[in-house]
Parts: sequence; structure tokens; C-alpha cells
Amino acid sequence: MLLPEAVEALSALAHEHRLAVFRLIIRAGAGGLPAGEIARELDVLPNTLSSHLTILGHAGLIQSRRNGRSVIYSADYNGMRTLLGFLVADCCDGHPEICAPLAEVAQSCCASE
Amino acid sequence: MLLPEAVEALSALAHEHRLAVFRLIIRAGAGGLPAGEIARELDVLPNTLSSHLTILGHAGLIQSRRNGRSVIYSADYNGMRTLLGFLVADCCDGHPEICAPLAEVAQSCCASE
DNA sequence: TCGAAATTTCGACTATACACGAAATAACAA
DNA sequence: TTGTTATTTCGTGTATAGTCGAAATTTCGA
Repeated sequence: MLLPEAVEALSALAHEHRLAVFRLIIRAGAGGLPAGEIARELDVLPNTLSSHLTILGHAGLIQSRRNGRSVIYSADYNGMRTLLGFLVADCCDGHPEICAPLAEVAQSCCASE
Repeated sequence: MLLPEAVEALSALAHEHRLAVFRLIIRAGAGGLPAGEIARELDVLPNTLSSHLTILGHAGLIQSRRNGRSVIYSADYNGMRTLLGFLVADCCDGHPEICAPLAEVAQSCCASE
């Protein structure tokens, strides 16, 4: 991942509603959520939400598939992983004070699975 | 960390120059870098850089101390750790496909220290 | 085929972010 | 004190992001 792509992904998440949308979608798991339900849940107008979803999608953080009249949005785990990897990479240049605790967090939460 | 603070930190990093500044400062280690050197390195006007540094500082990602005529900026490891923790926390709700690989990355880079 | 539901696209308005020149402030040396 | 270096603050112009209403599109049931 290059810096411009990282900036795009960070910009996508750097918005109150979009970050909330992303977290909601991540927690929904592989099944994802229809746009309408997200709009209702977060009290955002459907057309406004649509533009937010487009931005998150273009940044590689979410994916969409159509199901009947609904469009289902789900997390792009690979995109999120790439972004986190990019951010973490900076601390690996001799600065374990950041990523050592992070390793614990990531490990402990995954171990519980 | 609450959502608004996360948005502020993400917004601070969601800018080509600011992200570059942050990475440069992180790699500089605890010694940090004077504002002027950062400006020269990234070819940004001193006053423009100053506003970027203020934004990163207010977001809790960097710190500053004065040394003579220079102002030295260094990374706020705790702030960065908090942001990464916030982002990773989302995947811990039963989605190890994100944080499992992240745990490896974080662990391997810290192990080499 | 007609109408309703779900979502997106379009166009316009407003607010905010960004960059820059000029001036102010802080520290130090002569 | 005077001048110089390093940095910040201020004011302004411009570009970009965000929001919304209205209309278009897609899908499906009656």
C-alpha cells in the first residue's frame, strides 16, 4: 500500500457517520447489511448514506452485492488489514513501544475465537 | 477512545503531508525532529507545516518541546497505540480474519528488537 | 403492465479545509 | 540593543467535502 492509497482509506474513515457505518458493517460479519437498514440504524438519509458507502467502497474498505431490491454491504477484510498493516509498519522501525501492546491486543482477541 | 476522538485522529492522518510528517517523526524516534528540518525534508512552507503539526498534536499523535530556537516534535506513542487499538477492537467481535494476520505482523516486527 | 420499495444519481447550496503572504513572537549572538 | 534564525499566528482567497431535495434506476409483487 502506497501513501496516497493510505490517505484515501484514512479519509474514508475520518468522518463521524462513515466510521460508524464501517464499524456497524464489520460487526455484521460476512452476511453484511442492506443499505436501508444502515440508514435507519444511524439515522442518515438514504441518498447521503449512499455517497458515504461509495466513498468507503472506493477506498477498498467495504464491498457490495445486490440481493433483490436491496444492496448488501459487507466489510472488505483485506482492505482493512492492508491499512492496519501500513500504519503498523511505521512502528516496526525500531519502535516496539507501539506494536508490542498492539500484538497483545490482536492476539488475545483472536485467541478467544 | 470514543468515536469523535478517533475521527479527529484519523482526520489528522488523512492528508498527504501530515501522514508523511507523522511517519517521518515516528522514524526519528524519541529524539524527534525540529520543525524546520521536517519542512525542508518534505518541501512544505514553514507556516503551512506549523498548522499541520498543530493538527497532529491536537489529535494526540505527536508532542513538542522547545530546544533553543527550535521546536522539536516527536511521536506520541500512546496516542498512536490508542488509535490502532480502537480500530483493531472492531475486528475482535468474532472476526479474526483481520486481526490474526495483524497479530503476526505486530509480533514479528517487535520480536526482532 | 402498473405501482411500490430500495437505492443511486444529479444539481445546487453551504460549510469547512487548505495554502499562502505578511506580520508577530521567541531565542540567541554580536 | 540590534539583527538574525526558527517558528507561529493572522487574514484572506480558493478548492473541496458534505448535505439535501428531486428525479432516475432497478427490482419485484399485484
